[in-house]
Amino acid sequence: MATGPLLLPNGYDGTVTDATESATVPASTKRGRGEKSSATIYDIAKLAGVNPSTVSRALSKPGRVSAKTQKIIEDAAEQLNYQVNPFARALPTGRTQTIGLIVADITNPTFFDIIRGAETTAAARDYTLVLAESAESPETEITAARRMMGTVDGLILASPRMDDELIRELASGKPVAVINREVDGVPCVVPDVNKGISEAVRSLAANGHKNVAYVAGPPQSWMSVRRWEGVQAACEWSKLKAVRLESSKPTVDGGRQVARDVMDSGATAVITYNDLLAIGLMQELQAGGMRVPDQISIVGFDDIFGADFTTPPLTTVRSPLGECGSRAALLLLDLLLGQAGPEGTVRVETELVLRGSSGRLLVAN
Amino acid sequence: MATGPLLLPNGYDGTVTDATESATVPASTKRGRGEKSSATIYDIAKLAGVNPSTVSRALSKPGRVSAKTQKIIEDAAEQLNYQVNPFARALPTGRTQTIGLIVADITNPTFFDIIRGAETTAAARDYTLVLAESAESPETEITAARRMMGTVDGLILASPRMDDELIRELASGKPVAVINREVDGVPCVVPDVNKGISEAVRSLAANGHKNVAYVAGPPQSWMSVRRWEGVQAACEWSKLKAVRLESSKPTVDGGRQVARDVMDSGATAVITYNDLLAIGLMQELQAGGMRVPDQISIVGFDDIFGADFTTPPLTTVRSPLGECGSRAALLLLDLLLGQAGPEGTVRVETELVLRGSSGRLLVAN
DNA sequence: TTGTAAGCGTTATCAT
DNA sequence: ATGATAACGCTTACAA
Repeated sequence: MATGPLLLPNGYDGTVTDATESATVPASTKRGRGEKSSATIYDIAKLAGVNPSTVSRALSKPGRVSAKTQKIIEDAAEQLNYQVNPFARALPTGRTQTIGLIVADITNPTFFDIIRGAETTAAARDYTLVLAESAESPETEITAARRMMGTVDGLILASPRMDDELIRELASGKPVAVINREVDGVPCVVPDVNKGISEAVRSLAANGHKNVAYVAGPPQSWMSVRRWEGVQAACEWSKLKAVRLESSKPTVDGGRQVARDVMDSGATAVITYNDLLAIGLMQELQAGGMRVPDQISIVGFDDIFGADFTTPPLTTVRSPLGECGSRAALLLLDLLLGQAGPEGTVRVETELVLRGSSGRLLVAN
Repeated sequence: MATGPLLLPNGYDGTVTDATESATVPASTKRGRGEKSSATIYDIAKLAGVNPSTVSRALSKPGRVSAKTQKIIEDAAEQLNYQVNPFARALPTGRTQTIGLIVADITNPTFFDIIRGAETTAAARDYTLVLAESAESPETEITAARRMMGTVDGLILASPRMDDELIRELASGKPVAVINREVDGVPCVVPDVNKGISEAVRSLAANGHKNVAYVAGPPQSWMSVRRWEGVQAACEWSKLKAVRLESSKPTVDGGRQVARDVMDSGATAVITYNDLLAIGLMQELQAGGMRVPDQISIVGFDDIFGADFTTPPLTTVRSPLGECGSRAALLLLDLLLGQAGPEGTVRVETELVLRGSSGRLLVAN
């Protein structure tokens, strides 16, 4: 997907429908008086006839103030439509009630499940999610991580591309959780590929396949290596031959581009690093006249949204991505609340989702 | 200028270029536990032999100090591995270098594109994206919006469910941009449905359809109303009958549930509020033995990821969602930088994407 | 239980 | 050009 169209230069070619001249000034830059800007604890204190510090206590740590004044203060706050200023609060405390999430590629639907899981869980605990992407680039990732570390209470790295050492350094400053990769000394959430892969390979073997190709993901991807190892092991166990093919990028387009290599490999079954590759590959193979799964079986990874819309629907090893995001957020939140959970790696199960893109070979090879 | 490098928390620098590790340790404050705190402008001031305010000037508005002291200060900052404290900076200025985005439903792929567009554009301008969802609930949306208003420089509301008045109220505090809805006095980015819809309806009419059903979205959805109006107008123009059907929710599942009503309506062509509904509807109709498009044509809205994976691939009126997100972010950013763009609505074009789910009726009704 | 006051790190408004 | 100093809104010992 081209990012070009997204980076629009400063030009509005849209139709302006507002007939009235712009009257009201947003008053965005000025602060202080004049503006009906948010009330402070001082305003509340005045209205409630108490000291600002009492207001602070009542609003931040309930219980440290008498029930009576508590109510008075809360009413006053309500009346003034009070909103805490998170920055003023963060200055003394260092806490911001936000957690950061950095994903490798916003373009990739895989990460949307993760984002969703993390956001939902964070919101449920009254935390806000801050999002950034690394565009599959270690440098961009590091930059984003550093910028975020200043503003968030904790950070989730989904499929990080940076060095282990760098991750540990980040983790030494603030709580960090990693998804889709295992880093020593850092809490991680990792789908355990073995179950899903062995199910997939067993299924392929049972359908008479002998030669399996694995289409790899980005070189920096820890998960891609793990999956390849899993495929190798499972193929060995099932007495199948496995070859590894490179892809240019882990996208639908990358899948299309690798179709030729797949054909040349002589494999009758392909397992791809992710569903996007699988979908692109299938499209290209079908466009070239191949019948799936009669002539070639295709198995993806992740079970992203839309994987079951393809023709035939995609067989895939499902990773519970939403759960990963949620678990990582939970890990972080527990860490933040001092309830240090288990330091080790959280493993979530994978499973084969058997659909139409894999099956018995109908044509002799 | 990138603020990234300045935001490095202490000891986070992975690419250490400084050989002298033992360099002066910044005056560590007694805050909390023995956490290694960051250097402040006071530390730099002391090291550079200047006043803290001079340091602030040098680091925030280059050009207000002499070139000589500028260099001295920058060197000292470098040596101390200084990073600005965003909270401290935000307190007097109110600026946070972040923009907020609230979407109606994180689960809905429609918003993925919007999120992507907004994040990409924001990141390109060195802004960070803060994300929240309203879960289609006006109340949740307002809560999230209020919470966010405190922490962000500007807010994007994608398909907001709250009242116009509330939106204007929010907009009176800080820059707000709205996507998929038109609110008087607030900058909006709205796909202009007319072109796409008239193309769609003309196509249906050309294929012999007489009765069209529109499956509506959530009642609060401004866009749903707009689309229905568009469908009505276009049908009238083409001399087709149009009926409106309710859906329980704008999801794949909601689409399945509305299948019966669609059948009962006697329509031979259906236009749904969004692609999700269309996909669910198509699945359910096909499961019930209907052939698409031979017996019934289906047209969706948005052209979300995966819309072309279905069997047959989905005909849909494409909204440039990514562009919407990007434009909204741009609008906000321009507003923030004082380059107030046009106050009115930015309209982006829609177009019919003709695929296999719509076509000529093969069975007499 | 509540009031007092000292920060938190920066920016902004004065002087100088 | 640079130096003091007062905000910014909130938390938190420390008193009362």
